[in-house]
Amino acid sequence: MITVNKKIGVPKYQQIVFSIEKAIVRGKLNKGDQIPSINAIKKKHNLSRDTVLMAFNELKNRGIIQSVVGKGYYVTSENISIKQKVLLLFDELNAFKEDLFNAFISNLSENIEVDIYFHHFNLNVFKRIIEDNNGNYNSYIIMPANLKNTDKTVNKLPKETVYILDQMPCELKDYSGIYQNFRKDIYNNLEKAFSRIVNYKKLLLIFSNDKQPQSMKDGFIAFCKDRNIPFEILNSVDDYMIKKGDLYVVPDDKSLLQIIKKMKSLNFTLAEDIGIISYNDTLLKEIVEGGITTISTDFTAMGKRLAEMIQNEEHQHIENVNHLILRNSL
Amino acid sequence: MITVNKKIGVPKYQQIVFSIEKAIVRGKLNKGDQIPSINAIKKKHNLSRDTVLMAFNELKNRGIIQSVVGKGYYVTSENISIKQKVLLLFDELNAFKEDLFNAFISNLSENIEVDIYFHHFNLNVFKRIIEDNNGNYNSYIIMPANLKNTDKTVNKLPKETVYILDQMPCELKDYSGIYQNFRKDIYNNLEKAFSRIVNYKKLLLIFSNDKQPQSMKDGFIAFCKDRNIPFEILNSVDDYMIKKGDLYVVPDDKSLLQIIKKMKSLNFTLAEDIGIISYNDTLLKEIVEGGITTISTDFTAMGKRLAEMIQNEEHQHIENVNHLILRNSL
DNA sequence: TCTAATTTGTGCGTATGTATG
DNA sequence: GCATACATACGCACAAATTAG
Repeated sequence: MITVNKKIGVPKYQQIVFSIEKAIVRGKLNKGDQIPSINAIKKKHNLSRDTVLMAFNELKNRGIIQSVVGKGYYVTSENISIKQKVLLLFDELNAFKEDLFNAFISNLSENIEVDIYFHHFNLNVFKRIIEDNNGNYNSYIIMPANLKNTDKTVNKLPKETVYILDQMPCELKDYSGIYQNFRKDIYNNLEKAFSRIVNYKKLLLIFSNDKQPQSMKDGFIAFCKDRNIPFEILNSVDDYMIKKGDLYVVPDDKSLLQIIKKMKSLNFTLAEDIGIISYNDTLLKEIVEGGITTISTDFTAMGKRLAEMIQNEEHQHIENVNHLILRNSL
Repeated sequence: MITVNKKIGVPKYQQIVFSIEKAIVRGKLNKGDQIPSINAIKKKHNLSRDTVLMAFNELKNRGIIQSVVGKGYYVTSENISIKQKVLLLFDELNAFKEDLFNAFISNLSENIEVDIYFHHFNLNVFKRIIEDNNGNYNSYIIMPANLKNTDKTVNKLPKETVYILDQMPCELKDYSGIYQNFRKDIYNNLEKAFSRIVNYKKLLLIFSNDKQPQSMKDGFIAFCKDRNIPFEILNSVDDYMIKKGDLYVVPDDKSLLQIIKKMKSLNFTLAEDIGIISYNDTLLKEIVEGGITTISTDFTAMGKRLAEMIQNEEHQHIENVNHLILRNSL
């Protein structure tokens, strides 16, 4: 029941405390049960009497066990709040993380601590962060983004402690998590807007291989082919001359800004000469140019649901909700 | 395991560092292993305690080893390429941090690791983060925001390792840092725009005591009094009925959105019936309603300059640049 | 419960060599 | 040559935590 390891950098008496806490939480020890005597533990693990006593005193002071002279120690409370630590590994810091992170934090109970790290799409950084912190946290929430071969690193973590966020690559399918189904989301939402899309001659996706998920592109292409609509994939709009009849699907806000500025310089009219569908909704898109149509996952819902999963130790695959918000730009 | 040679022109403490690095690379020391105690090394190689301590502190600051009082030092990372570790303590995660953080990171050399924490305007969280991590980093970049009595906590850190960011409260004036002079910035930029401001009847600052710095309010009031302009401070615009002749100074984007929506529902014209000056520029403000006039510090410049300060170990007080960007809304 | 040994953490004083102006 | 600052190195003392007997 009790495990004590001399080598690791945690005091032995704290290891005893933690072992007993864990036994109570797991139901191996119940209220009223007698716990092993000081001498028994001391003998079994080759410890000093004081070391065991220190552990028992801490548990007694916290009201978890009770001592009876001449008899032994007994469990008096099953109500222990073990402080939980959560590692949150994001790809990069951007505006979309704001809602997600704040919703996550505010739906967690007080005794959970969250540490944030960023891998910046660098596999070596990704590996180092996970390897260095293996064993220091109760849960690992990981956003692998576009990184390849993450499974070799993630497999080193205990499976039930891992949650995959936002993008779910197939090599990590064995882990639970909450993610976007980019292929389905873009396909279905373009379907929903089909009656308006037919007014345009051509669909253009502004797509960065580094930042956007491949499956978003797949879904876009599938829709265009199924509906027989001419389409094009652009890396950026820097050198692109916008044309009447174009409908732009824009995941990146800098490109969105560029397109609108180009449109104005050419005296084009939005939703007439060209159309825009932006990916990921933000505050000001509601009013920019009378409203930008967006396809957006609900990051607040994602953060809230994630908090629930962590706290209830749920292990599932969950697709996060996604909405089409029709506004003036389409 | 450890070799120290008095004669060669390398400081003894660095020889100890190198010996331990080598042992880790060769696999003689693994993550979790305990390394020999200070006293053991001191005795074996006839060194001063301080010399060994200096070596261990360097390894600790780089995140390679960890100390446990009463027990010893333990290997925490097998990645010895990290030369510096930086703690970055933000108030909260929001969109303005994006430019700042990304500019900071991309101007740092590869072998510097940055860990981010958030205090969420909670002094206890602030204290715990700093106290728990004291000694584990080479530099501490701290955003105290509106928190009071931060000096008692910050004083526990070695002075030359501390950099204060964004807001510089007077009790932390002894530390170096890069910050905004909110009072001066808002005063001077309102002066710059004075010729347009006179077209309005009243200036209104939408001001949250929790999030915005007091000195911003002071500068606003000073300007209005010096120029003899009627003014008002509002906590929020939730229940406020906007009036013709109002000029709003808005640090918060949610309030900005509310004002614009109210304006539209009343069929007011921007820059004629009401005016808007927004604090902190973001991408889309360039095009919202033909352009929102902003007073904004340059967060990219702030992040870049901060990276330089850390790498060159500069110790100065730097006021970050601030610009008025005149657009359609004024 | 008390004593003792070991370990890290911190502060102070001192000395020496080196770089800078 | 001199003054100064800084990094390196040594020695000592005491506090606090851990562990043993």
